[in-house]
Amino acid sequence: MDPLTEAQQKLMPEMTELLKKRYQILLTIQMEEPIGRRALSELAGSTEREIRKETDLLRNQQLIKAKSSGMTVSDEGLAVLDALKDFMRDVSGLIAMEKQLKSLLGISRVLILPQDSDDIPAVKSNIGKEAARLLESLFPQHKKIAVTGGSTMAAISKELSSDKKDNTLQFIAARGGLGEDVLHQANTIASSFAGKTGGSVKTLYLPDHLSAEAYEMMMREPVIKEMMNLYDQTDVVVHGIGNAEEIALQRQSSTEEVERIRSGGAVSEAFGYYFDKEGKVVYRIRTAGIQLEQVQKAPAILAVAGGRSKAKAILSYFKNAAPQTSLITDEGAAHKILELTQNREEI
Amino acid sequence: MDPLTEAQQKLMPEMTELLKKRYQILLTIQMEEPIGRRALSELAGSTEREIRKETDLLRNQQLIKAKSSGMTVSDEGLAVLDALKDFMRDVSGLIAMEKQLKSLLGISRVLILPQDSDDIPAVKSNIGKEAARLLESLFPQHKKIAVTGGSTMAAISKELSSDKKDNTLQFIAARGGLGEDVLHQANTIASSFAGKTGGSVKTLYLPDHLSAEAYEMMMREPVIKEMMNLYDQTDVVVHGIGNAEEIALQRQSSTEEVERIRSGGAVSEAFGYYFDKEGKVVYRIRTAGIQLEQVQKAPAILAVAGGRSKAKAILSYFKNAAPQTSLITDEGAAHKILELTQNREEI
DNA sequence: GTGTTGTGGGACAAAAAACGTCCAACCGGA
DNA sequence: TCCGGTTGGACGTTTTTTGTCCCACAACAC
Repeated sequence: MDPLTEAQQKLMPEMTELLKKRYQILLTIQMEEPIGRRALSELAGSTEREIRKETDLLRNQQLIKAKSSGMTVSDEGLAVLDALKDFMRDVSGLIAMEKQLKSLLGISRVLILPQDSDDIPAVKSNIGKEAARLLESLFPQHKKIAVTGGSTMAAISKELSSDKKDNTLQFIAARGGLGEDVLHQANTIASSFAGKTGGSVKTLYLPDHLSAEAYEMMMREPVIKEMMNLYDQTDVVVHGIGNAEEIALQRQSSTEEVERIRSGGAVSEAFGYYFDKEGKVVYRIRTAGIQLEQVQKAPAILAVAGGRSKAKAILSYFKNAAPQTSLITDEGAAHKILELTQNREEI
Repeated sequence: MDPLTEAQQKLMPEMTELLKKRYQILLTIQMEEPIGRRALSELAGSTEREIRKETDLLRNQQLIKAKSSGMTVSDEGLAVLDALKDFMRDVSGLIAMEKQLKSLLGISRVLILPQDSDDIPAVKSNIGKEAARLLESLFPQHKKIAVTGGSTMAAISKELSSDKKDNTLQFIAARGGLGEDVLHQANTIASSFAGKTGGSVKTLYLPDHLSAEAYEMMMREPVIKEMMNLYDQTDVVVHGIGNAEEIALQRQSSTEEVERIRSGGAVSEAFGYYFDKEGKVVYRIRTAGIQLEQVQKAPAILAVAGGRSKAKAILSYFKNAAPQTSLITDEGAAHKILELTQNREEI
């Protein structure tokens, strides 16, 4: 860290917290504008008075405007947000944590965003935004992108810029899967990605849970075969990471399945695979979808998951993840991951 | 100013004041250590409680140590002071003021130090220190240095480093002058300079106020002639700037002289010359000493004066000062100077 | 030796600031 | 037109800060 900044912090230890708080508030306003005090205090997890005090200050500094419909970030506020973006990551120790996580998880790129999406839902949007930026930076070289479902993936699609269209992009739903909420299933997300970027989309409508016979039969269908072929040529895989149990419940898995997941000690889930705490596959959903091997040979992989509640799952998944995987997460998750591994080392 | 710093200030407007306050306290402790709360509150012009609150914080930050003899700056504190030195000048707007003063006074170098030596006596030491650093940087090229008297000059001599000796340096008392306090007269100061730096010294013991006849006679003395010769070869002149009236009173000038100084509208005094507000010489002490012309043809000139009470005098002196003059002053004086000239422009 | 002076730290009532919590007035969209 | 959201004002209560003592102690001059 900059020695000047370090000296500043020595002289003003309260600076860091204060800066983080105000930056977070300003950021949340930007993400949710126009927004009022009460809604804001919900999102930021502070009391209304606290929010009021800070927003009064921000307004005096002309960083936000207060209309009757809510508060809005001014141009100056946007400039401040942008100017402080990297600095805030540094001052919060995020850059240091990124380094630690990189070596711990054995991957080349980790991006940690401020705060904890468990506490502040808006952080998810922020994660989504940065994941979107990262993904967009891959577009020039990588055209075939496989995407999975989940609310995290939905957040990314929301933040994809629709400025420059590229009709050579091809988005592939990584799984069939009608089990979950239609808004968050892979097909919907893939369509949304395509819509935002001007690319094309390949969807796959198939139930998640098939019987062995039905599965075998389906795999012989030309449509499905074509998809499996596409998975082989995938340039980028973008996926979330879930907590095994939560996902299983969401999917209304059969009791038999839940039992296998539980007894296998499954911790995390990603693109239909369940992993135990050592990163071994203990179960996979029997459906048409991208295979683990196909994921691992993809040139680029973006794993996106935030919130301290996902720390164990992330840790589990990365036990055996491909080294070319990039992790985009948040402070809460990162902190918890390091906490967990430190304790393990001490014992 | 750094755009990052600007953004920080936007988000934390209280930062600047707080930083300045704590930095100042830390600086004062360093200058006066070991020092107690009560003495410190006197120097810093704050209440004891205020000082206590801040020193408690500084102690928690391990920037100072509290012994029973008083508070002391720790090594870490020294590092912080050093790291923040330039930053504080920038954040306090001193760098901007330096630029303004440079163009206003028509000189190439202005150095402004924090705070006001009228309020905080310790600031004088700080001015002295920086003037000493500046002077030392001239030593390699400039060997013949003429110095005047005064408390400001005494402050410089205190801060001269005695690390590397240079016996080719030659210090010349710029004036005879037994009129003032022996500790602050040019001869003493010159000796002190020489002692600190390892150089030699040329002193000149002569009363300040001579009759016309005695003056003429003295000027024909070989010792005096030699001095006048030396003045011609001076490489650097270091001098203070005083308020005309104060100096006149200190010197116990005759009523006739005081009258001439008053009626001439003298505002400032430097090396025995009195200047009016337009920078014209209205009177000079009849004694052996460096001539104005000799000063002005010197390759380097350091004018050192601080405190808002000296603003008018500084302004007066610089109306006709040589462009190669460097001014070392403090925030209080600089602020007042700009205030005075702004008002004048508005009218 | 011994008294004096300055030190940091503890304590506590008073003053001030921050806080939680209402409410009125207002605007915009259904 | 009404409803749900907004801001800004207000105010009693709580928490923090502030001013001001005192005390035990160490250093220092004598």
